[in-house]
Amino acid sequence: MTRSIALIDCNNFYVSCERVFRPDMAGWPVVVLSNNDGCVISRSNEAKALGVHMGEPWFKLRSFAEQHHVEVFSSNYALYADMSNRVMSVLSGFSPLQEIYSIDECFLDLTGMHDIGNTGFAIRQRIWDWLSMPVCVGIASSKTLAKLANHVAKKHPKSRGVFDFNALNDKQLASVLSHIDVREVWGIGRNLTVSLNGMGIDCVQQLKDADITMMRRKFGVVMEKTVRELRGEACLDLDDIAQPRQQIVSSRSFGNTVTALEDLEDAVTHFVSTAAYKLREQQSVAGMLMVYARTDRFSHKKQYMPSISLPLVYPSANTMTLVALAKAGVQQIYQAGYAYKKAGVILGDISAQGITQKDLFFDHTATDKLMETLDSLNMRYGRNMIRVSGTTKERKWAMRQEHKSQDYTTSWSGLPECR
DNA sequence: TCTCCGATTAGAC
DNA sequence: CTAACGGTCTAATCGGAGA
Repeated sequence: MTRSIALIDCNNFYVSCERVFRPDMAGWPVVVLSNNDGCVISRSNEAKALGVHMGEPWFKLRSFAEQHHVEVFSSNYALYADMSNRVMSVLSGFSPLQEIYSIDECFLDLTGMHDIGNTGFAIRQRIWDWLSMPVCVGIASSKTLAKLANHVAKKHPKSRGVFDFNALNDKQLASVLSHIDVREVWGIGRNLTVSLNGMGIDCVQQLKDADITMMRRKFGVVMEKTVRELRGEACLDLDDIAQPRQQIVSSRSFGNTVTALEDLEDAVTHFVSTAAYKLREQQSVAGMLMVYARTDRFSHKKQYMPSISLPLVYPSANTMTLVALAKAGVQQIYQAGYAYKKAGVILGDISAQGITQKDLFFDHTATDKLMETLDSLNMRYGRNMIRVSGTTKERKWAMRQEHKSQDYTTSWSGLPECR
């Protein structure tokens, strides 16, 4: 039986999240900015039509945006994560096999269900009715094709938001794939597009028809799988069990550069706290901590981007242990006289909590209990209610966020009536 | 010469 | 007035160090 894999993708997700609570902005150009109000990371269709590009720096766009009455929001990740959970939860009602691929999209295995075309429309309708979130649905026999089907659903109004490749005959499918640029294929990025174009491969159908042995030799396993998937041969399984992350990163560009060691220490303390919390959430411990800092990469001044890797004798998820280590690291890499624009920490060598080798003298009970208590207090009374103390009173490094919306769904004070 | 491992590259969103 | 350009994650590959 041909597999029917659906890829459900929210339309302009961050913008749509903001609009759920600002229905007055329907039909208006709206953009959401990255952290630090740096650049555009989500655009409404109206903003796209005005020629606002993905990744465009806000400072370059600002006056144009004001002139054309583009509404702008800073990123509100608490809101987007919460909306994502709701969307995923509703979608899980349509199939027992769901892979949450990213914050705004998931795969559902619909194989064997009857009237799959109508299921696509039902999914779209329910997410709209229950959550006011617009989504598009692509259906096909492999994940890579499902992604392309979704692309078609997004681009062509005639599809009314749902497109099923399995409902086409060979000739129709070939015609559709001949009209899609090869760069739209999942896994074909900027560089591969240039290489493929150089070989005369411009549309998806040409990639599908390419010689597998040659493609494998030239580009490797991933490309081979991509070509096979385009032919309808499912090489990528639906991963319905979320794997623990192998690496956890917490980093930020600063709203303003900092020069003092204590400001860097303060920032790093904050980053370690965030990363260690995520580590405990997935019940892991880290065996390696890397700390880095860097000057402004867009400035013409002399660049400095030190980093240091610090192994942990006993892998840990204890915020205080990790903060102490990270601070020692910052002190080692810090050089006076530079204006630091960004810093971050990376937790690596991650393993499952409770399986690592410890020796006779290692006593973990006291501190781990403390972390549990800290996490449950913060869960109950709000993130950062209890935290490891920083080194400075004032966060000189805090990011810019001049257009942030309320925490509509995650905080009582964010409800419009309570303002 | 081989293997391991950290660094780099490429891609996704 | 000026300066202002994101964050997390994975897999594959490269290249140097040490066995």
